[in-house]
Amino acid sequence: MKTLYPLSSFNKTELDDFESCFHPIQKTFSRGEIIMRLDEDNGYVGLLRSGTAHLVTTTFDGTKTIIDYFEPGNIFGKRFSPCTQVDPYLVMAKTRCTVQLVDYDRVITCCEKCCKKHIRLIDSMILTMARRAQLHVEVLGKRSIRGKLMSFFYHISRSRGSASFVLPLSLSDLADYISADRSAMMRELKKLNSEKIIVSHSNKVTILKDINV
Amino acid sequence: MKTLYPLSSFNKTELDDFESCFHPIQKTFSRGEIIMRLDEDNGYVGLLRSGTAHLVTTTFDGTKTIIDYFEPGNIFGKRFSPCTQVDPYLVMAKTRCTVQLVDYDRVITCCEKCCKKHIRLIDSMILTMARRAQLHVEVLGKRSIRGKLMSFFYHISRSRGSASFVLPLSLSDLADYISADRSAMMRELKKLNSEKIIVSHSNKVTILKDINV
DNA sequence: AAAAGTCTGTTGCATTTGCAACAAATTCGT
DNA sequence: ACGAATTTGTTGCAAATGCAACAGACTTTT
Repeated sequence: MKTLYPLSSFNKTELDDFESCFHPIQKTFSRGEIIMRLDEDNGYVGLLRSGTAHLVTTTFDGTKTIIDYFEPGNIFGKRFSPCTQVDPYLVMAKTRCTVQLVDYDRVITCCEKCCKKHIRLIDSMILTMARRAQLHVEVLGKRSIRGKLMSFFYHISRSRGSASFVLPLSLSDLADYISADRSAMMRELKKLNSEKIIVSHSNKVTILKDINV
Repeated sequence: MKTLYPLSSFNKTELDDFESCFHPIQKTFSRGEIIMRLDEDNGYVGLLRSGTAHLVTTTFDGTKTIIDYFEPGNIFGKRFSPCTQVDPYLVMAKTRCTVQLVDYDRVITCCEKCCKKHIRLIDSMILTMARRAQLHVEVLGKRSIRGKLMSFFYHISRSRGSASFVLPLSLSDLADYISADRSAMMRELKKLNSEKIIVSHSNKVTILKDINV
């Protein structure tokens, strides 16, 4: 396996700094609740402290699409999640979760002391945003479902530092995230298993072989 | 057509501020030259002033993939373009072009005066980065070539404020950017023309109809 | 503990897409 | 202004993918 790849999320120090530097307000949401509407009016940045949440958009016909998924330590909100004027983007609680909210303006404006911590935080937020965008583009950029799956698996494997891992999404949601038909994805998963490239049961995966994707 | 959608690039004021606030050095590159290698060592942020450039990555088998394209007013470089440790990401001159370069640290660190212009610049850079990532994810997220094409066309149309426009990429490069086989894309373009949804000749496109994608 | 809802897993079939290969038009470099 | 390189445009065919539809397992709610 490859070398450890930094997680696209805040570490312990940054989590502490986020609290002490920005003084966020904390809120709890239950499954299915809308944490944030990413539109022009939204001025908040959210930091997920517990649970999982998804960034979803709804198309004309009511189909939901998963743009991004958040785990504890991930940030989202104004500027740190893509947003247009045309389609509604929502951050939605996938499980019960705790979120810390802060005004974007407070984030981007240097504090009186121009403190180093503050600058490091902004940098880290920009970095994680670039990383998550890259992950999705890299995965979606593969022309086959096999390529998308393996690209995503390698990413997760690297970030976890292990060839075995539990997927951060259910298989249904994964199909949505990689923009593939679920049944076609299941078929491909079965093939990958039969060719001994991976071993998987539900959302537990072990990579056996590095293949070119 | 929809309302005007802000361009994912700097406006005149921001271009001026970029120069006066960051004091970039200016360089010229000819077609095919590597402007920047987006790796751990790169500490620069680039602002394209003239010409066009692509963000490309090369896969194991030597295939190039276009991750992003840059036009005058676009920024790229450390933190503002995705970058991993595993794959080489390159910013490459597509035509002869002029670039202004500045240290990322100088961008992210507040200047002595904590000037408003500076903060607005950082904000704008973060915003444009989010927008470009979104565009690509939205386009790649469509399951059919037709969907990808129309999604991209609507975006360009909105950003230009007109139903007629010249594509910012050659058709070959567009196929690459939307991650589709070029011949399959050409076939779909022909269909879109015959169904009178668009009129296109080479890379000049006019949208005739809004369809659900 | 039952019911409702969500998620995994599967199949047949039609359609879309990718691949390979080629010709013609256009653009680029010297 | 010439040749080289790139880009557009096309086709037949095989393979991959999406769609529709269903059954059973697992979770959550009441």
